[in-house]
Amino acid sequence: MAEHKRRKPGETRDKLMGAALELVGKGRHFASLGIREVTRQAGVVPTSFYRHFRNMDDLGLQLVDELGLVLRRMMREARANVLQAERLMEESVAIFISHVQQNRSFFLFMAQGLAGESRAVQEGIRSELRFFASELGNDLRRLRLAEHLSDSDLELTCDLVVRTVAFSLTDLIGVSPDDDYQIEQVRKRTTRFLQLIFVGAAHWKVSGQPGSAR
Amino acid sequence: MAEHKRRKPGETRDKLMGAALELVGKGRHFASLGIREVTRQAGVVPTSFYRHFRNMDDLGLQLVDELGLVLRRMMREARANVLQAERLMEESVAIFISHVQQNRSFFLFMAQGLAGESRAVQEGIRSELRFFASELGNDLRRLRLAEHLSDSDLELTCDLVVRTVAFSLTDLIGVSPDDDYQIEQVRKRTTRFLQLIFVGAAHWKVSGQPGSAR
DNA sequence: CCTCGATGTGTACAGTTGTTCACTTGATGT
DNA sequence: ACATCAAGTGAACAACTGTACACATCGAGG
Repeated sequence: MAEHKRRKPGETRDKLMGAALELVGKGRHFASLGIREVTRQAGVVPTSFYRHFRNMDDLGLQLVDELGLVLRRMMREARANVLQAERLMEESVAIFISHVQQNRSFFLFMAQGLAGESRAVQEGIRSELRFFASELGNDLRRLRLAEHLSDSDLELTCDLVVRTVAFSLTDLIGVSPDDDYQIEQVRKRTTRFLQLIFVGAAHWKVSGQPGSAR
Repeated sequence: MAEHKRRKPGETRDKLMGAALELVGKGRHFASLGIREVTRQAGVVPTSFYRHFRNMDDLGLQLVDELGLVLRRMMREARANVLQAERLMEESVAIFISHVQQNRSFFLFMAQGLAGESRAVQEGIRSELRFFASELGNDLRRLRLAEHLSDSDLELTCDLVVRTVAFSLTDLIGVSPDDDYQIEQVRKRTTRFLQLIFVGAAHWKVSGQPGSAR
C-alpha cells in the first residue's frame, strides 16, 4: 500500500502547483498563466506538465483541493483558540488575517478564482465557502450563541459573515504584505463588520422583515 | 469646441473596448486577453490598438472609467425609483440586478478587476465602490434613515452594504443570464443580507461593542 | 488649396506558446 | 533477475503573440 512513484512521489507535481502559486503571489493572475511559464518557474521541462495535469484548469482544480486543506487548518486553529464568546469575532478575524499572511498566495488564488475564468474552479471555491459557512453555523449552535435564530436565518447570517471576510481579501490584495499598519486597519474594520452583522442577527425577527414577507 | 477626430470620433476605440467586454461576457478573464485577440474580435487590424491604448492595462483603466458611468446611471435610477423607505432595500437590489443583466459584461469586468492583475484597475474599481458607498451614505442621511448613527458608523454600514451587493456578483457569475429562477434567488438572498445589516445598524451602539472597546 | 496631424492598414519579424513524439531512467512486483 | 510502467527529458512544429515601420486616407485650420 506504499506510494508507487519514482524518487519523491509527486515531487514535480508539487513543484508545479507551487510555481503557479508563486506567480500568483507575485501579482500575476492565474488565468493569465501559461503552461510553459509555470514549468519554467518550477525548473522543469514543459513536457512534464502533462504527466500530472491535463491543462491549467486541471491544475487550478487541484489547487482548490489544497486550498480546502488550508481552510480546514485555519478552522481548527480558530476552534482551539476562541474560548470566550465576547472576543470571538476579534480573535477569529485575527486568526484569519494571520493565515492570509502565512499563505498569501493561496488566498490570492482564492480571491481570483471567485471571478476566474474556469467555471469548475469557481464552483469549487464557492463550495469551500459554503462548507465553511455551514461549519461556522454548527459552531455557533454548539456555543449556544444563536439560540433565537431559525436554521435558515442562522445559515443566512453565517453566509454573510463568510462573504464579508472573503471580501476583505480584496482589501489585503492592495496592501503590501508587511505594511502592518494597513493590515491592522483591515483587521479592525472587518471585525466591526462582523459585529454589525451579529448585532443584526441578535435583533433579527423570524424569517423576514415586517412588510416584506411574501 | 467640436470633436476633432476623423469619421466617427473614437469609433475604433469604442469597438476595441466593446470587443474586450464581449470576450469577458463570453466567460474569458480580462487578464488573459491579448491585444491580437481583442483587435480580432473588434474586426480591426492589430496595429490600430496602439492608436488608442498603450497596452491592455490601459484599456482596462478606460473601461473602469466607463464603468463609473454605468454605476452613476444605476444610482440615478435608484434615487428616482426608491420613494418609500420600507421597500428601499428590495427595490434597490432589484434595480441593481436589472442593471447587471443589462450590462452583464461590465459587471463581470468589475468583479474580475477587484482581484485582477493590474494594480491600477484594482484601485480604480475600489475607488468607484468607495464613491458609491459615500453617495449611499448621503442618501440615507437625506432620507433621515440613519439619524442615530455617527458619521463613521454610517460610513461603516454603507461600506458593508456595497461590499455585500458587490459580492453577490460572484453568485450571478455562476448563473446563466436567463435562468430567471436562480437570479430571483440571488435577489431575495441579497435583499435579506441588506435587511440583516440594517437591523444591525438600527441597534448599533456608539462606536464599538461593550467589552471590545479599546 | 495645401499642409498637417490624427486615424487606419499591410507587411514583417523575432520570440513564445501548446502539444506531440520518441527516448531514457529507475523503482517495483513477481 | 527481469519485464513493466510511471515519471522525466529533449527536439521539433505550426500557430500565435506583441510590436515596429512605412504607407494610405481624410478632416480641419491656415
